[in-house]
Amino acid sequence: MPELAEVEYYRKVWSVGTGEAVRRIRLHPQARIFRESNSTAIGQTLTGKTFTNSITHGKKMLFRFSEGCYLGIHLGMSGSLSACAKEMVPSRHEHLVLIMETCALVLTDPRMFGKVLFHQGDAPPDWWANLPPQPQEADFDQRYLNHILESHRRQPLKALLLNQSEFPGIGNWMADEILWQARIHPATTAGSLSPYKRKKLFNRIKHVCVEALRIIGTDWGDPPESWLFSHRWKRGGFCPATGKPLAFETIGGRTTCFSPAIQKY
DNA sequence: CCCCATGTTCGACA
DNA sequence: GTGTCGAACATGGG
Repeated sequence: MPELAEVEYYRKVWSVGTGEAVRRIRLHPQARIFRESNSTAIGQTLTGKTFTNSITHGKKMLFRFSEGCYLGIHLGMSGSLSACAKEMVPSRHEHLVLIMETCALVLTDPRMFGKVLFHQGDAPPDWWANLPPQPQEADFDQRYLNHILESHRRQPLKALLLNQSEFPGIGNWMADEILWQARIHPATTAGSLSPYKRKKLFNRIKHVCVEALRIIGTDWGDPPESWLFSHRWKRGGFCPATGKPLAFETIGGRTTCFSPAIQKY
């Protein structure tokens, strides 16, 4: 499910527990989401610590606790975060639950493609260091984008936009939305864009990221009908710009929705 | 039964 | 090194 805006939304969902201590932890020790961490140690170490704040980077979240404890979460394909009454009883897919003073913070993930990391120490964790510029931030500028395009010049743009090292947080629907708004065919190779199209691509990356964060990232609102977003989910949809049928093809290994009449190479 | 899914990684291959 | 492809992970929905 989650791309950068949904991730930001879920981060805020857990912020109702800010300033509270972890009273106890319930988790499924064998759940696949703990494959790169020690679930038992998480339960033992995090109990009693106070939740101080959180940040996101791309599709990753970092939750900070007292005494140098850091909980990293990636939601994978089907993960989500929620908050509920602290008397809750975890169901089958609620693999990690932090019972706080006034609420319970819950990580649900049916498919378990997500993952949980944990770190305690004076320095921040290695897995939260040397992170690339995020597309919605000011240090991600036209020059930086041009550099990315040049260094992957033979890649189809759809595949490149899904590369988390270069475009952290952009996922399948955002990549399609950006290319549709920029009127660029998703199979266009990165190195073949004219200066005009590079500028247009940059402009649409910023627009889609910033607007998605504003609309979805705050209270899970729906993007405007003028976006591809609401027309792309089922086959047989129509392009909101032309009224013509949308096309679906596998590009960069993922189902890609685009409007052939207006997205040219 | 079939196919599809907002993600990532890995091995095989050209 | 580049890039592509399919499979794998595990579960649910249509």
